[in-house]
Formats: sequence, C-alpha cells, structure tokens
Amino acid sequence: MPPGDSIIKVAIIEDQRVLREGLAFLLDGTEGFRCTGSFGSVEQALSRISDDLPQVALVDIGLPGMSGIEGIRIMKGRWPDLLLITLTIYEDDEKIFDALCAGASGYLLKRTPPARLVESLNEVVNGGAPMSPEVARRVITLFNNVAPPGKVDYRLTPHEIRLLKMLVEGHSYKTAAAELGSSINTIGTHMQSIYRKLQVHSKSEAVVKALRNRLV
Amino acid sequence: MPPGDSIIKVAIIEDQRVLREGLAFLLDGTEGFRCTGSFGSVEQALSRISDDLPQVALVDIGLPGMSGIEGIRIMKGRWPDLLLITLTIYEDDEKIFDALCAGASGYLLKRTPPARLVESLNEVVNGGAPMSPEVARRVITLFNNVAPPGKVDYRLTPHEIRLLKMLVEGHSYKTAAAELGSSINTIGTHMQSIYRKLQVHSKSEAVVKALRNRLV
DNA sequence: GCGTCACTCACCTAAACTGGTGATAAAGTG
DNA sequence: CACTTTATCACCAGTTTAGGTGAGTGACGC
Repeated sequence: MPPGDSIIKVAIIEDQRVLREGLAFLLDGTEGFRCTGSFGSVEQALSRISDDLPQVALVDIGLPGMSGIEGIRIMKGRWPDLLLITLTIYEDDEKIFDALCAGASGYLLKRTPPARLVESLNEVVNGGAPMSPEVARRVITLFNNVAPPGKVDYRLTPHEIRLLKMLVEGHSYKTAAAELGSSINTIGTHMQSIYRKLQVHSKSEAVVKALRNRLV
Repeated sequence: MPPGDSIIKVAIIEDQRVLREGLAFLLDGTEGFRCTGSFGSVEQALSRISDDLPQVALVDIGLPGMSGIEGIRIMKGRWPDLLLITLTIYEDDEKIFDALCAGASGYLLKRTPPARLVESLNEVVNGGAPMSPEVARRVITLFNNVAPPGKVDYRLTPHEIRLLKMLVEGHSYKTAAAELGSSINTIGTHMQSIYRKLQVHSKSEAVVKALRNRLV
C-alpha cells in the first residue's frame, strides 16, 4: 500500500490506555505500518518520540497536562517534517481552527473506523490532508463566513468610510472630530447618515457591520 | 447507497461536451443517482436548472461567459440548499479560496476517478465536504499561514462573555439588562470589568476586540 | 476568619443619538 | 439657460445612553 517507500512509521499520543494500545495493535498488525511509540501525554512524547522519529503522529487534544494543540505547535516547530493528525472527540469550530493553525495536517474524529484511519495515514504521507466529513464541512463553512455572499455596496461616501475606520480604531466622536477638524455635532450628523445606510442605530452596531462586511 | 432517501439528483455544468456527456452517462448508469441536466455554461444552467432542481451541482470553473465561481455565488444565493461542488483542473490557492468563499461545499479535481466522484456526491449530501487530497492540504495550509493566534486569555467570566456577545449583536445596556434580568447599573459595572480585562475604554472598542480575538 | 472573585445596585458625569437647518456643488430637467 | 434634485458636509439644542466611582452581598479557598 505505501507507494514505493517501505513502511510508514506512526506514533500515538493518547491518554486513554485502551485506545492507545488498541491503535498500536492495529498499526503493528497492518501491512506497511509500524508504531514507533505510544505516549499518554505530550510531555512523554516530547522526551521520547525522537528515539525513533515517525513520519506521522496521531495526537489527542484532551490530554492531561499540556493540551494536544500546544503539543502540535511545539512538535511542528521542533520537527517540521513530522506530520501531525488530531484524533479527538471535539468537533467545534474553535478546536478545529486552533489545531489547524497550530500545524496539524489532518483532523480525524475518534469515531473514524479503523479502515478509514489507515487510509488517512496513507493519504497524509502522500500529500493529502485527511479530515472527517463533519470536520471538512466545518472548515469550508469557516470560509463561507469569511466573505458574505456578494458583498453589498452601502454607498458610503469617502468621508463616511474614513470616519467609520476611525470608530473601529477606537475613536470617540470627540477625538474623531478633532482629527477630522470639524465639530462634534458634525460627526453626529455623519453618523446618522452612516446609520441610515447601514441600517443600524448605534456606534457599536455600525462597527460590527463594518468589520463583518470588510468595509474597513 | 443513498442512506434512507431515494435518489440523489445531480446537475452538471461543464463546457467540454465529451466530459459533460460522460459524467451524465456515469451518473445515470449508477444506482441511486440521476442527472437532471447538463449545461455548457452558467447562463444555460441558471435558466433551466430549476426545471428539475437537483440536490447537487458539479461546476467547472473555466467556462465560456460567466465563470463557475460567479455561477456558484449566484446559484447559492438563489437556491441556498443546493450543494455546489467544483470540478476543475485548477488547484491554485486563489481559485480554491474564491470558490469556497463563493459557497462551494466541495472542491474536486478533474482527475478524480469516477468511483471517488460518486463517493463524493454521497458524502456531500450527508453533510460532508469532499475535497481532492491536494486541495485539502492546500486548504489546511491556508490556515497554517494565517496562524499567529496570539490567543490571549482575558479571563472573562461566562456572564461577561454572554454580555459581550449581546453587545456584538447590537444590544444597548438597557435591552441587555432586560434580557439578563438585571438593572442597567449592573450592566454598567460588568462593562467596567470587561473594559479592565480587555484594556479598552468604550463599548465599540470592546466589540472590536471581541470580534478580532474571536471571543464571541 | 480573611481575602478574592463574581455579581448586584445607585449616583453623577461624559458621550452618543435625534431632529431640525443650511451651505455648497454636481447632475438632471424644462 | 435657469430651475430643481441629490449628495456631501456643516452646525446647534435637547434627550437618551454609556462611562466612572463607590459600595454591598454571597460563595469559595486557604
């Protein structure tokens, strides 16, 4: 199954003994794979994984001591070629986002069947990025939210956009007026115009809409 | 193969006649699938796809006339439940990013083998997000790059986070107080606490910091 | 029993919001 | 051409909302 080169070496970082040993057993019993180490914590892994450095490490997130995400960040820094795959029960956006940002090359849920797990290990060493379907959908949804469909044109004047930017940067009416060289009352009028165009009714709402719609 | 419900209806938007007809032939010849239409351009698809609206559309990017990415944006806006999968030769970051932002639920390369293509269609209607391995890796790499997650812990209490969320949603002190069942004055004090922890001095600044640091 | 923390409230000041008015210049109309 | 319309920027006064300070209670840990 491994294309050309011999054997895929894999390490496991997982605190539940049963699962950890089960995974090691699975890998050692599968043609083309070998488990080079199984560790109950990131700390253990950091001190002993380099005894026989694998190509891939399966990393749980909810670990005692240092979290798997922190572990991924450290290991990716120390061994840049080591491929890290999270194997976890968490499927919320935040964990997924943090793990991928920390340097994970894949994100699998623990309910992944063994056959698919083995397939995923093959995939990752061949330049892929295995993700459980639910995770993949969430990753893509993150993108969908980044750019709301067909950005709307609120027809703000340049002056209004400049003022809006200043509000986002934390200015009050007073400081904005000083910087723009006009009176507080004038700022108020411009704000009214901005509120009307953005269909909001407060400075905070305007700021939220400006950030979410990339107006600034 | 389709779990529970009967048949997966698929449309094809692809300008090369051979590939378009080949795909239609493949789908109609596969148990559980039916091709509801095959179109040579986005313009054609827009005018006729709703004659028999499918669950999924396979969309090429490099089309004559309107690009597939623009088509995805329009179709996603017009039929939000329609699942759109790009089927293209392009595997550069920009195309991938734009397609996903436009509303694609999957991104496949044209060299995807037919069996995998059929599998992907199943995956997408079951809430997944099929991507060719190379594409998945690039998507994940995008995350790795936008990575400096300064991830500070501001130690906000759950109550404070809830209040902060309400501000982002546009609440005033008054409406927030009503919804949280406390007085305006109490809200004011909580805000002071939030300001101290976030090191800001106004509602708008707090909202900006909350959005930028993904606190909400 | 002492300190810390989360939550509560009242009071007063500062800032933001609303409605009304007007000047100017560019674009469209008889 | 003169006339209206529209868009932009400007100002004030009055009301509403937000911000700053001080103070109190109950829960938890040491």
